[in-house]
Amino acid sequence: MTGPGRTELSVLEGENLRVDRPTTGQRAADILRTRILQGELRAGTQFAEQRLAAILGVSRNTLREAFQILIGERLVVHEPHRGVFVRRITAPEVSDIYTYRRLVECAALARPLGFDHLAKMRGAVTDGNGAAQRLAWDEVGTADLRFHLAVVAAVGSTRLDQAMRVLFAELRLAFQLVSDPQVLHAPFLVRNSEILVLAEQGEHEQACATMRSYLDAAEALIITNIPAH
Amino acid sequence: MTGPGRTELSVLEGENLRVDRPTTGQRAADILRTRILQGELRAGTQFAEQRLAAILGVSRNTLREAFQILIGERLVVHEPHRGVFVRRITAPEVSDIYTYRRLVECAALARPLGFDHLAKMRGAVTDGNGAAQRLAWDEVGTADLRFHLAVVAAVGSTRLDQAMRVLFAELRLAFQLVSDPQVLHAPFLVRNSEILVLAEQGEHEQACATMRSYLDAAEALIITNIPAH
DNA sequence: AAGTACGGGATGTTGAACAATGCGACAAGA
DNA sequence: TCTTGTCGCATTGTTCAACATCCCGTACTT
Repeated sequence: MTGPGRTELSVLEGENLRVDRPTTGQRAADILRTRILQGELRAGTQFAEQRLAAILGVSRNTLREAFQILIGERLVVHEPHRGVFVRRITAPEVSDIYTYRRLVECAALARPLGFDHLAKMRGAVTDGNGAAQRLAWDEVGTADLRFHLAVVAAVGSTRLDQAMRVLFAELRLAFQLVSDPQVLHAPFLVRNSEILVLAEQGEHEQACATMRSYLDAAEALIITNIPAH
Repeated sequence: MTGPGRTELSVLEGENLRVDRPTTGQRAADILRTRILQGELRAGTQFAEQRLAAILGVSRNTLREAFQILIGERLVVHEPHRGVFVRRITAPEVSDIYTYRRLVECAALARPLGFDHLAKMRGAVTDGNGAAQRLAWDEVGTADLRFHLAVVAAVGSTRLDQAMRVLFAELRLAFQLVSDPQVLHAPFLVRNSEILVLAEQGEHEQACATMRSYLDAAEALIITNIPAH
């Protein structure tokens, strides 16, 4: 056996190509996460271990593994000897999240963005507008988050990306507090589009400022729409 | 029963005054985390479930709960059907971390800092210099991280604070790759001091630039000192 | 040298058991 | 009526043992 046959696999090497076989606990966490983010499980709902384990067809111990994952993502809270509950987001926590976002997303726009990231941003804006025309406001929300993930991705840190994904998942819990998704997402289509244009033109200062105004408005919108506990 | 006796407890209300009773799994995670960060458990070390459970005096299931926590903090990695291992930090991951830090810490310095945060920063600088005089380089490293945590705390997001704490813990894994802690921490005492002065004087641009140079130098220092895989 | 088959040992997952805790109900007292 | 103490049930916390599944080193075959 001669020639390049042996070492040619090196082209695959650096690529994060590992298969990930989700363990049972992870799959259970996936299922619960999906249901939580879709709003089927309202904030404050308790996860009764015995019943839930029976429903999912796993043992209590495995279900607990799933709980640990969701706890790490702050989607549920664990109260010792009381149980696990769907997280109840409060107004100060929404502010906390948006303070985080302001720092990260404004700083991300302050630097030159690569072409492919601008393309992703544009894709998200396009999808958002399309969904708005179909009055599919939840999809508008999804596209909106995709836009902001694309902004953050331009920084180039996978840890930052993951942190933002978790943060946005937590935010979806807050979105559920606002009854009308149109009120929540419609005002920001234009703003994203503006940010994109400014970023493409290299107007970093302006892009930053627009992003800040976006985030301020979104935070205020959510907080004023949170029903009095 | 009259007077203020009934409602006087309201002064305690908003204060996040909940007692947290760590569960057994959490305490196991605390122990393991401490040992990992102190470098007693070298990168790549496997956590054999049966033996470790016996050593800690907990069951395998409880130990697994501890594992989940450490996995979330990226201090260990889980390979299905193979086991849990102390994380092995690679050069690209160090870059990933410092890319994150550059974004966050530079942006944090770009805004006016409150007096109490400046005080914390000054305290960390003072402690760092004191430890350096005693040639206690590990303490210098601890003070250094405290300094940077204080910078980030000025932003005012608990989620950001926690994200940075996790990031710095991960970074300590990278520190262990550098044999001489003096080489690692000594060069940055001056730089932190400079940043502090600039921040106190409101020289945000300069503070930012100095921070960036700090982070670039630290990243390069670590990466060049990583022994060839 | 490469591939296959086998077996030991580790992890993955389960189910049951018991301990520890939370919580509601009810009773006693001011 | 409001508070406090007591009791018992339901749920969670933790352990244990068993079995399924999988990784990996070894020996065997080609």
